[in-house]
Amino acid sequence: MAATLHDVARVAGVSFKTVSNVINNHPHVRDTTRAKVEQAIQELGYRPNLTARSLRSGHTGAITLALPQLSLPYFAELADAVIEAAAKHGLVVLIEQTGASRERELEVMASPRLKMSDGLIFSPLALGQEDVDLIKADVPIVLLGERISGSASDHVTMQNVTAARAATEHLLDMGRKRIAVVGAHEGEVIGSAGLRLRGYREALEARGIQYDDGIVAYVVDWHRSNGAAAMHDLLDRGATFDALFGLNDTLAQGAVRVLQEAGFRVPEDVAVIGFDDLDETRYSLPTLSTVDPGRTEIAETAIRMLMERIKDPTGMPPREIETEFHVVPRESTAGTGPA
Amino acid sequence: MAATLHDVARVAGVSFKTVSNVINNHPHVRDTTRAKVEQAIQELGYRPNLTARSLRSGHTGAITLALPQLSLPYFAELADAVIEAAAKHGLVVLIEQTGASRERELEVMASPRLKMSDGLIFSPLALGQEDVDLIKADVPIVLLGERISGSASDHVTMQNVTAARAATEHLLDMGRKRIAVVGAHEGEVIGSAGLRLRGYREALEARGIQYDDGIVAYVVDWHRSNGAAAMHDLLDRGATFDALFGLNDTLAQGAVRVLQEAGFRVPEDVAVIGFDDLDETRYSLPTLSTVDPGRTEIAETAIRMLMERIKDPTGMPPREIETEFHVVPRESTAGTGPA
DNA sequence: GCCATATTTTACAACGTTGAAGCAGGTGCC
DNA sequence: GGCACCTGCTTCAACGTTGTAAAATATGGC
Repeated sequence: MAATLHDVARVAGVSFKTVSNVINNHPHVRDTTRAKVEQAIQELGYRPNLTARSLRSGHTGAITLALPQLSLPYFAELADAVIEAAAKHGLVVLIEQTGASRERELEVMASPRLKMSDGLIFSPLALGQEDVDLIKADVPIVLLGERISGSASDHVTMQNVTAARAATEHLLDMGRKRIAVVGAHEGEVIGSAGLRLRGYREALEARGIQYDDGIVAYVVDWHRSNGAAAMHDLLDRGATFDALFGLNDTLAQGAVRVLQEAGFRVPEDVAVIGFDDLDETRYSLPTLSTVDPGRTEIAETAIRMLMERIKDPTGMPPREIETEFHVVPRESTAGTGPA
Repeated sequence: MAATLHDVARVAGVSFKTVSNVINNHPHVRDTTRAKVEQAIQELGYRPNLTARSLRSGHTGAITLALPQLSLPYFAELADAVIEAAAKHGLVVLIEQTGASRERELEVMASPRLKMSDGLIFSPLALGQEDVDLIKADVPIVLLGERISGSASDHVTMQNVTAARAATEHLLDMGRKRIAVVGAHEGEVIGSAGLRLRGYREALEARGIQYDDGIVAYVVDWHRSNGAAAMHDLLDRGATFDALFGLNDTLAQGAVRVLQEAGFRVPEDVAVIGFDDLDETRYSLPTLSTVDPGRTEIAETAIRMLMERIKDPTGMPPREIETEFHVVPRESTAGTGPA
């Protein structure tokens, strides 16, 4: 068995509490004693038992990250960012996949194993605004995404409307007039799809361009295949357009593939912009213009808020923070400017 | 504060140990007592404190998965598979990113927080065969990948040589004669790159085709940009070939992009196969033929072995298991058969 | 050299749980 | 009717740690 404080104490010839004091850098430990204890720690290869420490102290040094699925690139990159941000503060990350199932999302908040961590960073995909009152758990929560706002928890979100508007304006600035959209969600107002579509409409409106539902393709999920299907749909119904706004990168990639198969050149015939700045958009053919929603900032802000909340669970009212975004122009919108 | 066994016991009018017995489905609890206790549990919203349970029982119900980085699609999909496999057994997964740094990889095994879990599934990328004796920790380890074998830990690996041979044979079966390779590692014998190159050579040899180092491109990392650079390199030195084996999908994707830019048609001019069966290879243009290395099986086998080892840490000698693979033909090698 | 005070170390009690062991009371067997 | 044995519950100790408070030792002033 692994060595305990008692074992170290016996070897060092002191009480086990003194060993504890050495480990926790208490003042009032004589140098000679400290040396003796450290020697014994070395000798036995002592490592503190974090479970016992957790039980005693009431916190674990871990946080839970709940997201739909790691094989979706957006969430993989989000998880990467969260783990890195957490590591900077000495926290480990425990991952729960919800598969975007409502049941699993509720279960994550209710599960006793959530208490194996000190807090939850939660990116729901099935729960919506109507579930706002169900967002609660035994630990502090920081909510990510746009599906639910005004909950009792802190919330980090991207500037969907403004960023989508900027993406659309980027296409307009390139001289494009008929901008198709893939990825809208039927009737949605408050989720990412609804908000990004709103940004799109605002951009059009500001330039005096009429919104045309005929070049907006609706989907259910935001996977590549949905982007491809939506583009098929647009082409099948004879839609004409000179630009495309994919409401996320994955949709845009699926749509680009179909465009190219159908003989359209990107960006010459159709300029395309996505949303998310996935790593892979840097390597596709053509490279995909996109919007960097500030993923690192999202992760770091979420960790910071969660830590503050863990330290002082009831101190402040719920906060809502929006991160900075950047339009990232690449080949898929290149050289198509009016000048 | 959250309710404890004692609180429930007080409400139910029994001893706290009886509550514990109810929760753990001990026999010898009268139905009426059980009902009373369950009522009290409901009433108080009692949830067991897993930290205390862990301390007492000596196991946590979590496992650690250590991998280079989640933003690399291969590892994201691996993590997805491991989390799903773990969930089937009621285990949570705690993720450590090593960034493929030797120091971090060693640190993961030495860190006291590894003991917040019952075992480690470890996919090293910096440590190599020379470090075989450093593979040890306070918990059982299951090693993934090809970099280290013959350690004291259980090991799950894919059939790199045989699978790479099958991939190469697939290209040969399509009538291709000059098969370029991107992704070789200088001087490597035992890692994924070395093994897959060996499979490639075996396939050539079996058909009496001379190995030509002039159409093998060496790289340092296995990212898309390396695949692109390697293909640039091949083209620059005037290499001629009618097929390409990317030692993983990401490399193949980077190379395909460069090929297409250079005016080559895939698969007409160059047939391409990758390795890994990443989800996204289903959606690229053209869709990428590849080798499915049995990711789900890897994850499930790793979890199973780890659980066996947790239950009986010293029972059996280290085991080494190879998973089944499948060649997945898609558009990038389509219609190029001899018939 | 002694008291007051500051420093260093110790003993004890938690944290919430489970396993071991024990104690009533009832049942079955001869 | 007495003994063994179940059933149903309880008490106690332990898992390895940290906080509190008290005890032991050292330091300083006179």
